[in-house]
Amino acid sequence: MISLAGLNTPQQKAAAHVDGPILVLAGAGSGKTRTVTYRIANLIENHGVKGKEILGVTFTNKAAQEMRERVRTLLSRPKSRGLTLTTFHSLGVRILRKDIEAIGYHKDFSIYDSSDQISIVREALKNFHAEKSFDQKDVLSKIGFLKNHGVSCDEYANSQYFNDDDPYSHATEHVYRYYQDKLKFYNAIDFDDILFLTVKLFKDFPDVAKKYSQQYRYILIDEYQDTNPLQFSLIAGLTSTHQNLCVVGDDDQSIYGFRGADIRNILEFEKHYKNAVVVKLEENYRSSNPILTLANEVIAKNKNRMIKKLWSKSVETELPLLWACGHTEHEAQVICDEINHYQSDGKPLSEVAILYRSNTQASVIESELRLANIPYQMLGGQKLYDKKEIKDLIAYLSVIHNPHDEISLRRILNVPNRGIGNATLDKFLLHAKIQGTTLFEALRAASKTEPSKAELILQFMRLLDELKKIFSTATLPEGVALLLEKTDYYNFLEKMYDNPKQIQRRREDLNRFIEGAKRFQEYHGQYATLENFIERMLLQDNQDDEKGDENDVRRNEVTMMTLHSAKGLEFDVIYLVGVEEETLPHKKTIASGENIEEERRLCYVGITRAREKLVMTYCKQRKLYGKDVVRFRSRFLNDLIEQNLFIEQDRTTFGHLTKDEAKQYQKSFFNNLIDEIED
DNA sequence: GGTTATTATTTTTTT
DNA sequence: AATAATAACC
Repeated sequence: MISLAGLNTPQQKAAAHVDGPILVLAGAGSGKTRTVTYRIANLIENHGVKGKEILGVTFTNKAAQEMRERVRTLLSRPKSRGLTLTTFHSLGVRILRKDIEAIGYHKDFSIYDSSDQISIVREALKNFHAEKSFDQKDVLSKIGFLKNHGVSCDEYANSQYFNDDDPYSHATEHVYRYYQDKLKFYNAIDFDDILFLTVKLFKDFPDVAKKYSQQYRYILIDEYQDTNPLQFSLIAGLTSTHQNLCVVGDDDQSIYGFRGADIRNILEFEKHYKNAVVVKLEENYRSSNPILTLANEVIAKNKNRMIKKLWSKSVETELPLLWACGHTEHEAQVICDEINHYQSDGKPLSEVAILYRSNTQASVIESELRLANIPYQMLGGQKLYDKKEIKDLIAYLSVIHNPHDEISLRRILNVPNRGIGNATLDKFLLHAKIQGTTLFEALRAASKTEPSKAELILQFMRLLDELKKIFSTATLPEGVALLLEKTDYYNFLEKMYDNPKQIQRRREDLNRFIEGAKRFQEYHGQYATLENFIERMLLQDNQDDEKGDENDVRRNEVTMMTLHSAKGLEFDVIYLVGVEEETLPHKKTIASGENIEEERRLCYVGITRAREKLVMTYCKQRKLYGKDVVRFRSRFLNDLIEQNLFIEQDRTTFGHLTKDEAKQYQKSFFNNLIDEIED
């Protein structure tokens, strides 16, 4: 038996709930994950539900992993076995790998990331003849928006989103169709398709939806405030045979508007699922009182929200700090100094996190941490697979797995350089078009169509054949190593870059990739297929990575990540950096004049990650596009400056010290200087 | 036809 | 600062 006695009253109500829909409105730090994991344990231990009948869906793999670990501390391993705790996208891929053939795709589809997407859009825009030129990214994000709202390219022209007077609408219409046709021809799908096609599958074949709905009798959706219309439809399909749906969320933490998240999903839950039970968790167990007060006041300025106020029994401690720093390096140095002190007090770095609005802020801090010898881990950011050499490698793997993947094939055709340039490529693209075949097949037929280039091409084709053979017998890491050898990739690196440091860095990246393949192999054994590996890579699912340390202890490292990836996590000490205008709120948001509230929620999310200590920083000067720009404190804090909810210290003038301390500091500084000169 | 140099342009957030 | 588009050069 699992006892729910350790939970507070509303938590107990939520955890004890078994059948029918339930909405849990869980404020930041209100013990959401605890409640949810107890509910899962309760279903299994006390109500005879089997693990495999439970599906828990989260937004990030980090959250899924966290939940998995927490459930494991409550349940014995055999009992928790079979539980499905995963992200929307992983779930979608899993379903599509099984059933996508019903809607006319092959099972071995490739998944395209944003750079693959851009190349198709670029191509589509080239053959869309208009006087005006269109921004690739704008068009691509429009297509993403449409997909996330469930609008197919056929439906677009007649949808509410199409504006006949807007040239962008016409461009988008053309590109959307071209893009979708190409993807299908390449046997590829993009991230949004993962959900879009799953929903299409469910709509066109209700029996398939029924199958999954019956399999997953109890469904849990985390961060429900961030679901978009597509995810809503997906959930509708999964609950087509029952209403055992538990959604958990907090409207104040809705931060995925750019991905089509629709706050109405949570606000109107009771309308969509009749007789839903609603539970509110408002007691905060996480943050010290001053931090919580600041958070409450920051978010109170938003107009669009369900009014609630988090409260806590925790004691008064020191006020949050706001540091005004000189420039970005200074900001990083000051933080590193402080972390060093913290560490020499014998405290664990695993309880320290540095949060920022955008990944571009990370690199300065990262190099400063490295200089200061402070161990750290960075979540998200420039991912390994985003680097050029890794993309090349993955492109090889992808072509080996799915030869129709033209984007990848084109990427590697002349990498390393083998004398097959753009002009040759264009010729073969034309042949392919005339013959109605794929580029791959057109290349195969090179001796008939382009005898002058045939030898080069066929040599390349033989290489691919050989690699395919290798991967069918060798293990994944062996295969990758052989791939690098056979393509002579290391020599290519030497030739490409003259900076030896850069060559070294790229070599290390490749080694890291091989290491990753090894871990993947060890963790998944016979299931460590090429397909699964590439998929994991793209979906950022690193569960095998983290598996390294057997005990549940977090490594003694500072964690760096964006505010978006920090949602759902908590730390003793939080450094929230760049709390300045045009960073938080972001410049783009200010310019658009919309969604400032979402930026404020982001700020709120950041503040509420902290348990004991919160330090916010901003720079008076920041380097942008190589130039120094003057910056100012964020409006989110300006609004509250009179209320004394935090202490501002100017770190450029020793403002964090008292007058006496400052004098002392200056004295010792000069003494040191004199010593140095005398030496 | 293929490779390299120059210049333009850009940086939100995630799967 | 880094990348993509364009121009100039083998």
